[in-house]
Amino acid sequence: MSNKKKTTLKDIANILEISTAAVSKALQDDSRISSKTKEAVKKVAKDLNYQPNHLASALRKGKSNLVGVIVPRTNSNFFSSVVQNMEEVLNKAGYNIIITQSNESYKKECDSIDTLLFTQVDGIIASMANETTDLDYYEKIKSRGIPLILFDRGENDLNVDYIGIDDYASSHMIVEHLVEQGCKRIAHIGGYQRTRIFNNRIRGYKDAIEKHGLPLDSELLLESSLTQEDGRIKMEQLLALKTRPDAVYIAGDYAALGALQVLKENAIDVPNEIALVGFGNEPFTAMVSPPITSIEQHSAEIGRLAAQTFLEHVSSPDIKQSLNKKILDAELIVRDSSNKKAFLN
Amino acid sequence: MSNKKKTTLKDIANILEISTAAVSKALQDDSRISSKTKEAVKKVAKDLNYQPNHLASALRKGKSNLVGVIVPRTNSNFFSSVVQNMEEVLNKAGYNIIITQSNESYKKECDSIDTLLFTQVDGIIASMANETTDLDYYEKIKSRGIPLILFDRGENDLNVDYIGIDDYASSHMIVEHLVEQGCKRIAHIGGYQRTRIFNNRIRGYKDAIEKHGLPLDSELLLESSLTQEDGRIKMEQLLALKTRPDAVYIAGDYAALGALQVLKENAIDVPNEIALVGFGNEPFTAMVSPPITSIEQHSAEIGRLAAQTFLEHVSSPDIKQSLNKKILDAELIVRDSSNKKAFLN
DNA sequence: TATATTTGTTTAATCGATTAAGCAAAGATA
DNA sequence: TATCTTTGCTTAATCGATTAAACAAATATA
Repeated sequence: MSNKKKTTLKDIANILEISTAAVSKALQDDSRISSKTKEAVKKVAKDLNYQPNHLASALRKGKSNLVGVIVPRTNSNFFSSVVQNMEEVLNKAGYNIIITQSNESYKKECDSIDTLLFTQVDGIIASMANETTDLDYYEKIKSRGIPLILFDRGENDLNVDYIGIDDYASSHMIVEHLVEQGCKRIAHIGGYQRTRIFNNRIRGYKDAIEKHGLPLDSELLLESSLTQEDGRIKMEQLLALKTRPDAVYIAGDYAALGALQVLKENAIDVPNEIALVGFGNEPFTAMVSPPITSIEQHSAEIGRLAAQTFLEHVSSPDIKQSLNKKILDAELIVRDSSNKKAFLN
Repeated sequence: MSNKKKTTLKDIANILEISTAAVSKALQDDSRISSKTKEAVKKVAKDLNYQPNHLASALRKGKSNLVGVIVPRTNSNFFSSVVQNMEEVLNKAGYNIIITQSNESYKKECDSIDTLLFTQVDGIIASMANETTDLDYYEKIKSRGIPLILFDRGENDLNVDYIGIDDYASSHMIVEHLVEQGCKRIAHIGGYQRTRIFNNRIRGYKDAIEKHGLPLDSELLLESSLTQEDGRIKMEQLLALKTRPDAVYIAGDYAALGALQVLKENAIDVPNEIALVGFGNEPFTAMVSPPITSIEQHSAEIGRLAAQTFLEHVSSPDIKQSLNKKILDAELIVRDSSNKKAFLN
């Protein structure tokens, strides 16, 4: 039953006995086409349910109106929210997006880049996988001359636009908050040092600790993949120390969750015995007990800004790929896992 | 610095002073091209970093090798896992996927369908938005003659391939489990009746309740959007009843979470006073306290099967869009929220 | 030797939309 | 009336890859 063959400009042209050029222009409301013809064309187009062939027009125009998005994973609220807001802005500007996930794998990320370039996207907005250290594939995007915008997980060396929060300052906020709570031995389970954002958090942690004259003990600073499981492992390590910390700041919410589970299993009073702070403000931080203090990264804003940055690039193609950083302020959401005062009242 | 203009077949042809046709065939290992020419072509292609223009080849071949995927949202573990496994299977078969999210909105879903058709995808794999009742847009996909496969949220009337779990039987498993726990007044916060899967869960609930000779009280059966917030609201309604239920089965984990929060706020003993069961086995069900009993839907398997079903369609185009249902068995994951026995020991 | 087959390649059409250039007819200007 | 503009459309080239058809040269077959 299905009308297999799609309607093309030619079909419309044949019916009206005019050229395909006229039809094309009529549909684009070209000023050189009479309104009579335009109406006729539009009517027939509607009747035949004409849908332009995107491949043909993209090929001809050298522009696909597609933007590729690479995220480490979609099942995190942060990335999902970034993407959603990005999409909203881009849709309004006539762009559609293609989402791909790297699953934190370097290989998968390279494949994603290939797929997107292959699909002839007009630009790529990406957040890098944890594993990624080799930037060749990103250089490939740059060398193709299409806009590349990074967010959250970026990389200075690439020298491209970047949107993210101030990780260094966020660490300061967290340490300051914990100090206010009376904590004196603050541990940090950080991400990979090689990743820019995690490195900034580590630097922020160290500087803030020193600033407050607290001990900067190397056994209190651990490097982690920040998965839930690794959060468990690293927390167990901290509990095994001769002198346990009285606060733990963890650079990711999932790892913080694993850590919290270990604390509960060990019947440790959170926050009074050990206070806990995560990072990312994933919804579950508010759901577990005790709810976990965390950092809100303004995902919606990051998504919108990334999209706008892309649009700026395409609207003025002369702008070179330049290091144009947009750094947002983060927000500390204090919850019971670090709020000793709430328990004193 | 960037080498703006991409290498085309023509560039290679010019260098080797052969026709583009020869180049094209050489790259495809056509048997009629001498191995000498093939080698030369491949060498030059590599040197010039040739990347075929997908738009051109898709236009010519009438096949984009792209599969569109529509999910209500990506930030649920279920959908994210489905998509990931789907992608794996499709990638191996030379297909790439384009993910779009409907955010449970009918309008957004229609836009997604338009985007995907516009991008000339070779097929669409979708799970319908909660809001969707009008099937016109899905009929549009069918009428275009491209394969459509639904999973999880499907619709009988569309008469297309469907992959999902046995919702009716799942409800039976849940009710049976609660009866075993000694529950006698089991409530159900279900999804929208109009949605096939939720309707099946409701039917399963009713039938199982009757089978065990329990009261099928209308005030114990509520219809919900199954958001976390609505879970709270509906649980409050149940608590306000003259005779409270001693078990609540909720057709979605997010709503179950909201309900659990209300129960905890009201200092109700879960599971002894009221037992709780969710649906979907989202990771947080294991994380909260008490952990929530839930149904595992085998997302990985669903993803793989959906992909395979698509591949079957394209490999034998004569197969009409037919009602080919693949129903998987679900699995009940019993956790503390409904496990009274664990507390007796 | 004459004919058939295989091999290796080129020519040219094609996918569908876009657009520069061309051109005829109508209208405006002098 | 003669010339210039504007209007409204057509022609034809183009984007880049693919492929049917054609063809020459080499090889096989009779």
